[in-house]
Amino acid sequence: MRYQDHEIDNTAVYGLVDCNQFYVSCERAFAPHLEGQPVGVLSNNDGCLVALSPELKALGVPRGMPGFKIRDIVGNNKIYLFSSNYELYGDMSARVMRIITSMSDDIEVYSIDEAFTLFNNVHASFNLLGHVKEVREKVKQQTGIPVSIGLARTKTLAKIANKIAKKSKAGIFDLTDPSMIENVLKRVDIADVWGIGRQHTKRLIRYGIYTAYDFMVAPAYKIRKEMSVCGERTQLELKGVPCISMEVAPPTPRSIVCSRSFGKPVGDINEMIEASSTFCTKAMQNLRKKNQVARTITVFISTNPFKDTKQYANYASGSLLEYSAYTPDFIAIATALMKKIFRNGYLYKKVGVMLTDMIDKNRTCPSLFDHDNHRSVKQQAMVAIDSINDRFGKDIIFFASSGVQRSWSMRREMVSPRCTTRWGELLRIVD
DNA sequence: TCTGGGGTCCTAGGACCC
DNA sequence: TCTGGGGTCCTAGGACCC
Repeated sequence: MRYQDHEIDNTAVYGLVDCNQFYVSCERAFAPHLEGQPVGVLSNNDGCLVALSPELKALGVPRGMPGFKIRDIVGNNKIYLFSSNYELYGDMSARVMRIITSMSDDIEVYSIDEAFTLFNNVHASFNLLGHVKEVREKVKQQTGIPVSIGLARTKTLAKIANKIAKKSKAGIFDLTDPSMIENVLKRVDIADVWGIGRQHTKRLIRYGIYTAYDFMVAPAYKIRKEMSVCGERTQLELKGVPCISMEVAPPTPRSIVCSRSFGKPVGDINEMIEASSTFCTKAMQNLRKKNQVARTITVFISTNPFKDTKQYANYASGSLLEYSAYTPDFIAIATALMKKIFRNGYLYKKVGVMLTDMIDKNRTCPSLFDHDNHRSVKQQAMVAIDSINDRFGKDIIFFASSGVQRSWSMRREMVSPRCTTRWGELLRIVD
């Protein structure tokens, strides 16, 4: 076993900093009257509930519930619902991450609302608990976002510590002391362990494994057989052996997806082409931002599976001969692919595109058969369009194939102002 | 009326090669 | 009678995460 070759560093401590009900907290940061009130944030298209305040939870509303069913549950109780406002949440996230970065040795931004941190050389003389308390206070003071922090010797244990922190008044829980682990894990459901999803939970319960502790002491070969190396790693992590290291630099992405559900059912091929063209444009902007080029695009479409109507779903892929980051190259393929998989007589709910076969833009080498004489002009055109859109707002310049009306666009009927990123939507103190 | 979106990794199995 | 063995690459499907 390789892990035994390494000396475990007993002075390294992992932290998991997680924003409490992040989207709700972002809404509250600019609307203090929402404090103490039942608040919820809906997913794209005002689809289902993705973030809810404890007050809303207390009314019996579960996470993931479709927006239109919430009324049935809450009755006449006054609640505040918001469409998701990713521009606001993304910017708030960046502010939180900057503060955490400035106060730890290493940080891995794990998602929009959580980050792993690494504290090296933690000796008895250093008051780590006091330090993370400061982190927590500084984030709250400078952004208005409350965070919980879990500390432990591995990332998986830090996740567990964080869950406990979230329920505590202090918002911090320290699980670095090995003698505490056994007792703590006995009180953690197996389903709540990072890396154990719904499917594995069902199987493990059949084997009589109900808690994180049961899992930790189960025979390793059995875990390996049932769950492959991933399960084995999780087990070791629970035992305090770090197997999952920090990813400090974000890895270059292997694929980029852009897809949306429509605000209304769509049966017309021209609207479908508009949508694939729109999502293709977004995906390509993202690709260029990451300094990547791609060769392959996949288009996928589907009807509404929740409806009792004729169902159809399909996808198709196509590739360029050369790597490219030039949007029109891909819109042309996407349009051809859409024509190929589109079937008349269905009402579609969703379209998406996925870019794959990606590499760093500096690593391309021209092919013998590359007859594209306009390569540099195309590149300059993209740079120009991107900078204009960055400066004056997304979509100032767009491709005609993406349509103008876009009557299929997603619903966002309860969206708050993007007060940290748009001059026109600054917070108003007095109306 | 109305049910999200964006990713990663692992494994098994088939095709193909020598 | 008797039909190898091992490597690589690709894809699809299934699991997980937020």
